[in-house]
Formats: sequence, structure tokens, C-alpha cells
Amino acid sequence: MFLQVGDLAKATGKTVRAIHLYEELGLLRAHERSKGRYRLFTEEALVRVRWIAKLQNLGLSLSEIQELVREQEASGSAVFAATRLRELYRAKLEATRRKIAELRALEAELEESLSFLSACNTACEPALPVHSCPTCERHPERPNAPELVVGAHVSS
Amino acid sequence: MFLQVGDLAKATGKTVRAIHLYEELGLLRAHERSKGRYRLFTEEALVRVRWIAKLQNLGLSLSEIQELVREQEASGSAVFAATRLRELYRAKLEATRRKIAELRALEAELEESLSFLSACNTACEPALPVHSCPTCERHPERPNAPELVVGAHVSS
DNA sequence: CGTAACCCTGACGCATGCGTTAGGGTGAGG
DNA sequence: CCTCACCCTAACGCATGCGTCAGGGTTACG
Repeated sequence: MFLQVGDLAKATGKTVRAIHLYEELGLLRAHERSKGRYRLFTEEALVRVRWIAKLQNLGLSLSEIQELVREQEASGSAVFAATRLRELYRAKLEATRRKIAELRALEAELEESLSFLSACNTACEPALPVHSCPTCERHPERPNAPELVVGAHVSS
Repeated sequence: MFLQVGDLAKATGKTVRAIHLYEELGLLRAHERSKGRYRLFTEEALVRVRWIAKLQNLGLSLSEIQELVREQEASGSAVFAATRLRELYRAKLEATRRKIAELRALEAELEESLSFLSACNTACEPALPVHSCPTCERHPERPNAPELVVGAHVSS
């Protein structure tokens, strides 16, 4: 019927310690306790823990989540609470889009670097030492190496 | 001619302290020192610091970068070094793609949640308290609220 | 030569998000 | 009644990536 803390942990992929922490921070409450003070959670707790995890993925720290929870609980009006939530989510949507763009740029750089490096295995003289890379002439398609490759060779 | 540590910091968006740290960790070396022991960097250091930043964005910790640098410097053969670099970048490319997929899912959830929440401002009775949300009937398009919305309301 | 703006080394501080240990109770099956 | 797996609270520990003094030189400009 109820979930013990270990069940909740398994179901969410978090550890028991993490769930305890969330409760300490006020992000989560057990529905009730057993005679022996065991925490007993309902399935709503599952939703809550997953929600916390998503917010963490969105880049919120636990104390920011704490703030949010307090705000939501304190705001009497549902409309007001919804408005605050929207503001937060709108900001996070923009941030997420920026992050995606950044990662896409990195993805492209990785792809370029991989194709550049693949030539090293076929065209390079096996005995050449690393420090000869900067003067390498064997990349006709891409005379100036990608930053991810150059960066690995500079020792200043 | 040369860059002082402050110039390098400004040019890369890092702090002086960060650059000192990178040098302590062996990720970076000053080309030389002035009479008064000032670090003097060439423009290669710029490339190097940007490279470090990119690797950090790819999710590498400074000690992992340290490992990588040691490996690259220690490997005599350029081909071997390139191979290691490729392995790393391939793995990071996959991880980056997974991360992008994850963020896109979050993006979609945020969009859904925002459209759901926008109805709250128009259809909700302004005086209703937050705890009445779970029984709200005013979202005909989306009877079951998105997890990002439900999660904010469960208090268990 | 003065002085403002930098730079040096060394070292302790800090916020985050749990991990881990300690010492002890609880609950369900056999 | 035993036992084993699980739970409790309290509290210290830790890795990361710098921030921030402290105490003292160095440079460039005028």
C-alpha cells in the first residue's frame, strides 16, 4: 500500500540518503510514519521525486528548488502560483535552448575533430613523435586543425 | 608581445585564479617568466585555455583533463596519441548526443507545461487556493497535467 | 622617484549533493 | 522467539573548482 523509503529510492533511481536530504530540505514529506517511525510514502512522492530530478536537470540547485517549493506553498492563490511557475519555466526553456545550441556546436566540433583525426591513422608516419603534429602537412582537406585537436598539442 | 596572466584571463573569460590552478595541475605552462617572475604566455595559451573550457563543457573534470594531458605528453607516437584522442572524442560525442536528446525532451516538457499553465491564467477562478489545482476541471485540452506541473503541487 | 595597477606564492574557505559510519530500533517470515 | 533485511537519527567526510585573503614584489607611466 505505502512505499518505504527504500522502495521509493529504487523506483526513482535515487539513494535513500538523497531522499532523506530532500525531506530535510522540505522538498518532500512522507504521508505518515509507521509505529516504528518508518516513513511511508504514497505514489505522489514518486511524482515529486521525479519532479525534483527534472528540475535538477534543468540546472536548479536544491536550494533553488527549496525556494520554489516555499513560494508555491506560501502563495494562497492558485493563479499566482501558476504565474510564478510559468515565469520560472519560461526562463528555463530559454536556458535549455541555449544549452542545446551550445551542445550542438560542440557536437559539430567533435565530428570535425574526429574526421580530422581519422586521417592521422591512415596518413601519418607511425614513428613520428607527437610534437611534430603542428607541422603536419598530411591533412589536405583541412589545413588548419580544429581547436579540439590543436588544443591537445600546444604545450606553450 | 607576450600576455600576462591578467590578459590571458580577460581574453578567455576565466579568472586569474583559475589560470593559476590550471598551471598547478599541469594543464598549462607559461612560455617564460619575466625578471620579476611574472608569467608570460604566448597566444598558444589562449588556444589551450579555450580547449580546457570546451572539455569542461563536454563534462570532463579538471583531473580527467590532467589525465588526458599526461597521456598525450607521455605517448611518444603521434598516431597513438591521435588514437587515444579519437576514442575520447567518440565517447564524448555519444554522451553529447544523449545529453542533447535529454534536453530536447525537457524542452518539450517545458513547452507543454507552459501551454498548460497559460490556461490557468485565463480559465482559473482568481480566488481559488493552490490545493484545489489537483481537482481542477478547466483544462479540457489536457486533462492530466504534465509532470512538471503536477510535481509542483503534490505535498503528499 | 612615486604611485597605481598588476603579479607572486601560500593557504585557508566555501557551496553542493550527497556518501558513509555509528549506534540502535523495526517488521515479517519461519 | 530468532533472524535478517530494512529503517531511524545524528553527524562528520569528501571531491570539485575556484574565491579570497595575506603579505609582499614588479612595472609602466609621469
